[in-house]
Order: sequence, then structure tokens, then C-alpha cells
Amino acid sequence: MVEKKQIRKSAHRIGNRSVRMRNTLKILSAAEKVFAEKGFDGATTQQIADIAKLPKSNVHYYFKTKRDIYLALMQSIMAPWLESFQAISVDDDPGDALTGYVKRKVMLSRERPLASRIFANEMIRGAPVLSDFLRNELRKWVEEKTQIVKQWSEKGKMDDVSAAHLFIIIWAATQTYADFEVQIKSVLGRQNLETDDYDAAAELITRMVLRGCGIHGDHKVNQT
Amino acid sequence: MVEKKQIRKSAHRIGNRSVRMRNTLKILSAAEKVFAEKGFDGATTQQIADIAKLPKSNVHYYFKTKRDIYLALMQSIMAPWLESFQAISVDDDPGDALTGYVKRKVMLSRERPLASRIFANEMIRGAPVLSDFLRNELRKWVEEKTQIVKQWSEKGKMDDVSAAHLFIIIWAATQTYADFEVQIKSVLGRQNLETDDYDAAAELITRMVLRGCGIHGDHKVNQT
DNA sequence: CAACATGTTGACCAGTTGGTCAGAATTTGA
DNA sequence: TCAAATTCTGACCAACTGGTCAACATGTTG
Repeated sequence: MVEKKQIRKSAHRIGNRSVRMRNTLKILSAAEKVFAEKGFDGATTQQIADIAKLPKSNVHYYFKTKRDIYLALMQSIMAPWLESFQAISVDDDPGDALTGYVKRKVMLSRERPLASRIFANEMIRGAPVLSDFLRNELRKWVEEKTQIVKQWSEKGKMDDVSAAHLFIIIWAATQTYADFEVQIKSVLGRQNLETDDYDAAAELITRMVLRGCGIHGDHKVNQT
Repeated sequence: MVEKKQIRKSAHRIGNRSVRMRNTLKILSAAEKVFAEKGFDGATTQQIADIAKLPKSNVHYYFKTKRDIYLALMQSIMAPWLESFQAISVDDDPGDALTGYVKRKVMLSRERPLASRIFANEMIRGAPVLSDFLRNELRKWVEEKTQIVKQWSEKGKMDDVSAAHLFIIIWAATQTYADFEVQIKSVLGRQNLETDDYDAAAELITRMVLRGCGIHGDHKVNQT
């Protein structure tokens, strides 16, 4: 039954794809706003439908449940996170690697603040959806990076710091510019955060990270 | 009318206080859990009532609306925040002052993680309740500290860093141990965070802050 | 064109929401 | 003891919740 439908679907895929994809994206984009501001429990399908400019029943045609919307959204949110994972290897110079990592994380905060807030909400709730990701992918990644940091420190390239705590602090410092944007605008006395503000943030975070790790040398944030 | 009631109230205050206070605290304690996990919109008065072990209508006897509970709770949450504000003055040695500040913030994250999460939720929502606090108290405090940091750096005691960004990063790094506790437990491979973990966090954050500010000398986290 | 799949929608549902209220139970001070 | 103040609570309400569904509309493909 399901299989047959599946086949039919792929036969019609060009026409279907455009409609299906367009509406799916509209819904996910609307959901991103609502989930980011209200959290999972506070978000309503009606509000998502309104922002997507679709009747609620049409939203339910594409996603059976609110949870399904949330799951699909979470996947699209985690993709950039996972990508940034590859970025640090043993052969890198620790200064360059960490500088680049901080820079990318700050950019992500700037470009996808809503995604960052949804992730924050998920963590605050106790990660009911992402617990597997935390236990598996993330845990494994941190263990790898721990090995790399250890090798770097053995080679005298940096101090022997806890990679876990180091990355926890980097994540916190970079994501705060998305999650706590109101607070930061207020503290900086800005109407909106501009390129300069993000650059200043990246630079100070980088300096703190590098010096905190005992890494010396020239590592400008604005170079790649 | 209101005044008369007020007078009557205070005439009976001993008896009232015990009952009123006990139930008020029960409700606020329950609300702290619910608001921390669900956010304002996701929290329900029924759930708060259940955890407080009171009928919902009894909760509404003490607090007219859900928002009133939230406001009262927010006040009790902000008190320790505001206290920690006094702690840094020009006469302090910058190393000692910052070390102490980080230490206190980490302790707060450990002792009142729910409060930290409610604050985080409020910021993510765009600070609908705390916007005045951000514009006034917090802004003013940061401006004061900016002056202090400037004086410290003029005296050659530290580098000339942006106090605003510095405190933003300190807040982020310390509060993350409360807000993102699940993620951190997972990354550290712990069932629960212990004293050692918080000590390690405080020590690394302190080191990053001090070195990032170009402050040298001996500043152990475990000394007062 | 006919068939069939895909997309759209208003009406509808049972359960829950924040909040009200009348009246009963209890505590209080004199 | 007793009247007034305070505390407690079940019954109730209109609005809203996530979700279903049958009927209809719009492609799509032979």
C-alpha cells in the first residue's frame, strides 16, 4: 500500500515537488519563528498556520502533528551545527583552528539566530528530542577533539586544558549573541547589532580562548 | 477601600503571614519548575497548582493571573543578580575582582539553575517583562563597570578591553552550566555535575578572562 | 478526455486553557 | 462566644488547543 503510493509519488515528483516543497518550506519558516519565541509547548499550530498564510488544516496535511513540524525543523537546524563539526583536525595549527571555529560560530549566531534560540529552548527543556544526538554524535565529537587537544598540548603547541569545558565555553560565548540578543543590544546601547559588534565579539572571544589555552602568535579574526 | 483592607491585613498579620507566606512560597516554588521547563506560554496554572498541591482556584486566590505569578517569581529571581552587581569597584585589584565575580556566577548557576533558565527563557522571548530592567539597571551597571575597566587599563593593570563584551561573555560562560545542563552532562560524560566540574569550569573561565584581559599574577579560584 | 493522485478547506471534536464566583470552612481578635 | 476577616474550593465559563475528516478543487498522465 504505502509502497505503491510511494511509487506513484515519484512518478509525479516534478509537479508535486514544487508545491509540496514550497508549502513545506513556508510552514517550516513560520514554525521557526513561533518555536523560537514561544518554545515547543507555547507554540500553537494556529499561529504557525497564520504566519505561513495557510489554513491550519492545510498545515496538518503536510505535517500530521506539531511534533512532526518540530522534528523536521530540528533536522534543518542541526545540519549547520554538524557541518561545523568537521572543522578541527590534528594537523591544523591550534591557533588557526580555534580562531576559525569561533568565527564560524559567531557567524552562525548572526545568520540564524532563530535556529540558535530553538536549540537553546530544546536544551533548557532537557533535550527531549535531541538526547540521542547529545549522547552519540556530540559526545563522540568532543571525545575526538579531546584527543586532538591532548596531542597539541603534548607537542607544546598549547596548554593542557579540558577540551570539553573549552568547547562548552566557546559555544556559550558565541551563541549568547543570538539567544540573548535583546540583552546584548541593551548592554551595548544599540538599536541593532551590526557587523562591528559581531567582529568585536569574535575578536574578544578568540583572544580569551587563545590566551586561555596558552597559544601565542598572530591570529587575526578577519583573516580566513 | 484598598487602604482599609491593608490596615485590617496588618492587624492580623501574624496569622495571615504564616498561611499566606507558606502558600505563596509553595506556589512560587512550583511555578519556578514549570516556567523553567515550559516557558511562560507553555506553562499552565493547573500544572503549577498540581505541583504546589493546591486546587487551581486556591492558586488564583493568591495570584490573580498567571502573569502575576511570573512577575513575583521574576522579582525573587533577580534579587541575587542585583546583589552580585555591587561586587566590583575601582579600588579592587582587577584580577581578584574578576576571579571573585566568575566564582560567584558559577555558584549561582549551580545553586539556582531553574532561576537561570527562567531568565534565559525571558531573554529568548525578547524580555517582555524585563525590558525596563535591561534599559535601566543593567545598562547603568555596565556603564559603571566600563569606567572602572577603563581606569584599570589606564593604570596599566589590564588591557583595554570592551567591558560590555567582557561581561556578556562571562555571563554566557557561567550561566551555560545551568541553562544547558543536559548538554554539559552529556559532553562531560557525567550522570550529574559535581563540585569538581563546577570548579573546573570556574577555573578555566577565570583563566580565559584574566589572560584575555592581560592580567597576570596569582588568582586561585578556590581562595576567597 | 477520463482516471487518479495530490492538494485544499471549513466544519467539527473532545480536551484544556486562564480565569470567575458563590458559598462553605477556618482563623482571628475582642 | 461570635462576628468579621481570611482562606479554601467545586462548579462553571468562553475561548482556544491539537487534530480529524469528508467534500471539494486542482493538477497530472495515459
